Amino acid sequence: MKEKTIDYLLRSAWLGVTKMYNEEAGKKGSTMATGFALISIEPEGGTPSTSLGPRMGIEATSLSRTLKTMEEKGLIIRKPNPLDGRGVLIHLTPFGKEMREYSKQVVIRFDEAVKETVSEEDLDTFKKVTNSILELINSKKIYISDKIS
Amino acid sequence: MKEKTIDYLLRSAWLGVTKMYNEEAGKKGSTMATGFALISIEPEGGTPSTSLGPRMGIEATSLSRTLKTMEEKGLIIRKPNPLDGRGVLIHLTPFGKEMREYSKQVVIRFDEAVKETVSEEDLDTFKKVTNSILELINSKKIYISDKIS
DNA sequence: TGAATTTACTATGCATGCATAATATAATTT
DNA sequence: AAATTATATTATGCATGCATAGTAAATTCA
Repeated sequence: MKEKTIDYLLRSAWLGVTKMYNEEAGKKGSTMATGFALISIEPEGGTPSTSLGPRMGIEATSLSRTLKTMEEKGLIIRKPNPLDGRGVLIHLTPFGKEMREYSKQVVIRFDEAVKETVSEEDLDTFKKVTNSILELINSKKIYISDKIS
Repeated sequence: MKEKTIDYLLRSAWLGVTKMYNEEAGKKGSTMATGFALISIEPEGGTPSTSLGPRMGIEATSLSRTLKTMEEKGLIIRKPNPLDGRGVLIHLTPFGKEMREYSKQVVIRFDEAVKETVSEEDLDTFKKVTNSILELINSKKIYISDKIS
């Protein structure tokens, strides 16, 4: 059996987490992306949309669609930002706050479950490697197709 | 600064790889998923569709759509499987074979780039941890919401 | 053997990422 | 101040995963 490539491992693990998170969120009529957003929104006071994208690691355009869905589902309310006519402030509704707690627990439980399975040392190494991969990609030092005929 | 959760690290790394792969594939008018499929298809002889899904780690239904696109782009031809009236055999066209080589190189270059960045030992640990995560998820031992009120 | 079940797809709809384009407002430059 | 540029957001379309439903063929069972 051929050795699995790094991309394959990352992808499998992430697809697995995705499936699991969506299942858990689905039990409460929510979704994974909504859960991530909920967690990133401050429970009290309006959270500027601008800070959310970077915090979640997604593009503003991806976030925008998620927020729209969330507002339609009654989880948040988008209010104009009085300090910047272009921006919006995200406020959690009571329902949003409730779902935020649930989403947080799902993430925490998963994190704990992994920590019970792997040693702290191995986990640190795992974090180090994923960060290296990210840096590698962001550094744009991989000019892959330039090296290919 | 709060520590990043495991899911966040996995997600960021995978999203990064996705972006990079799609860029590389895009240079040749292809896409990441198409590249993965090309790599999994045997270059000579028909590959039964049944073996592709598991090899790629995706559901048959996801694969089906990708294969349809690939056929439309002239990368493959789907022929009925003479041994099983339900199944299909995937054949690469000459163009498909050419693109398969390119896709393989992209994956190999990335793999090599990571290996140049992290030690063999750390990489082994990384693989061990991702595999543990996969097992954890598949074992269904995380009854997350059962533990939440 | 005929009926019931399983398997291999395909079609479709939703979720969620990105990219591009459009719009409105802010900030900067001249 | 007017013109230019940058930023914040939305709308849309594509890519790619899953789930569900439907169809045809194979397999199993009674």
